[in-house]
Amino acid sequence: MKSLFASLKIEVNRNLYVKDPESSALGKKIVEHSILLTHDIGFEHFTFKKLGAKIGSNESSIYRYFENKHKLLLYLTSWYWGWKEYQLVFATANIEDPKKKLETGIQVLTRSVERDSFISHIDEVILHKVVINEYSKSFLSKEVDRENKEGFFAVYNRLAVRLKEMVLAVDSNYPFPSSLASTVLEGALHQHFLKEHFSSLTECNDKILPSQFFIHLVSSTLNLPK
Amino acid sequence: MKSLFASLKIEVNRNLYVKDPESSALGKKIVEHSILLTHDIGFEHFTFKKLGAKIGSNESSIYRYFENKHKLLLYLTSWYWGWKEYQLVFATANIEDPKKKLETGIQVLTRSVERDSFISHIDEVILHKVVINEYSKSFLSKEVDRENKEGFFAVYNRLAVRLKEMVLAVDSNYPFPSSLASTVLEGALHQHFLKEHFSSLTECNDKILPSQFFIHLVSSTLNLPK
DNA sequence: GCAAATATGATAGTGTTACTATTATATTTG
DNA sequence: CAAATATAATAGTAACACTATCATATTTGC
Repeated sequence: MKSLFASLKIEVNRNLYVKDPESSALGKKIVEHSILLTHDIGFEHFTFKKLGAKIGSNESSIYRYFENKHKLLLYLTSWYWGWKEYQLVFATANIEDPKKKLETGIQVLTRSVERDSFISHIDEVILHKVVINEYSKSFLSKEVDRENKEGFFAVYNRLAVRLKEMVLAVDSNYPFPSSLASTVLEGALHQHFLKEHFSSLTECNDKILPSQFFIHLVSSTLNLPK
Repeated sequence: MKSLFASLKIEVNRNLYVKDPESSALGKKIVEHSILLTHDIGFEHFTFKKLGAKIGSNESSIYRYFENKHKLLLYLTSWYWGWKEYQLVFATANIEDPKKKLETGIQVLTRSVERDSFISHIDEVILHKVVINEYSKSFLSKEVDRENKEGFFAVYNRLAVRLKEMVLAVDSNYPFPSSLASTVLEGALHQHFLKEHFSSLTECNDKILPSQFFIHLVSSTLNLPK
């Protein structure tokens, strides 16, 4: 796995950063440790000053890569969804049967990141946890429409459309393909959150995975072709 | 409707406030206008100082009712879910048929608040919009486990259990009743958000309601009894 | 009706956050 | 090796999230 992805660069909207963090050692360190620090203390308590201290750098240097921590969060989550999109396309590429393809897609998009897949400097296991806890905050804001117009959520939108297409390939008459796709994407993050913090509100745990719930849910709601 | 609810007091965890805002005119004004101001500028931009200016009062006076704006948000959302719970119990009280009961329950919990139902000082239409945009922020924090232990999410938890019970009443063998209930509750807020800001990710709009999607989803995933 | 208690308002102050600007010092590159 | 570029250090500002204190209303109990 590692070697396959090793040379892959996930594309992120250029307006999310001032200077491409992939272009320097400091940039990579910023990205790497912003994930770890956010995971440690939460996005609310995360500041550029603390991050600077963590990586032995200065606040002002971080501002040369990212305008503010909101943009940094958008960068991290875009990267995550871009990575997921890559996994999705890769995992479903050669599957003919629409139902098998959809199931595989849901599996990829709802599973927890277990393997230490670690592309270069980014720890995807931790990033997944950060996305579970923080992704909603990136769009639940008054600036969402402007930012969406600027393409800051383009990767996520595209991913949702891909999943929707897989749904339609199984049942072209299903009346809510987009809603079902967005429910699976967002719902998966939510179920992962619940299993950590509100275990009474979900059956999901280490044995019963969110993927099982969502595959069951989607399969039963679609009319399967003969 | 109004007269029915007029004397109802929604119970909210006492540790969410320093002084009960229902106990004074100022307290009610704080609650009333915190909803309106949060709706106007978003929770991130909301401050006690701005709220004070809005209601012709002082920042320091607001602190005598709420420790901080996070607790105020928890208060508002607890109130909202308490109000929803009341509606749920009321609307499903005399329904015998489990399927009908479940459908009605989902309807109540996923519909948008349209009527100007206005209990005393609280505008529920606006509060619903606030909950759609801000509820996730109340639990996506590092303090969630401690706060959950303190019972700050008790109303929501109870509501999810009620919905789960309705699911089990229809199909006692369904393997994911809690996950389904939490998916409906959280998913409904999400679909309402999407229809305002990411219309391409949902079929829901003014004609096709989130309720229709979720009733269809739940009905098809459960094995209905003969 | 008045004193005491309580609620509210006004002001000031503290430490932190979220930056911006400037200057100095490394490091890289042509 | 000089010039360009990147990073670090420092300082400064306005807003935020409070806390504390004191003054002034308003309510209440006798």
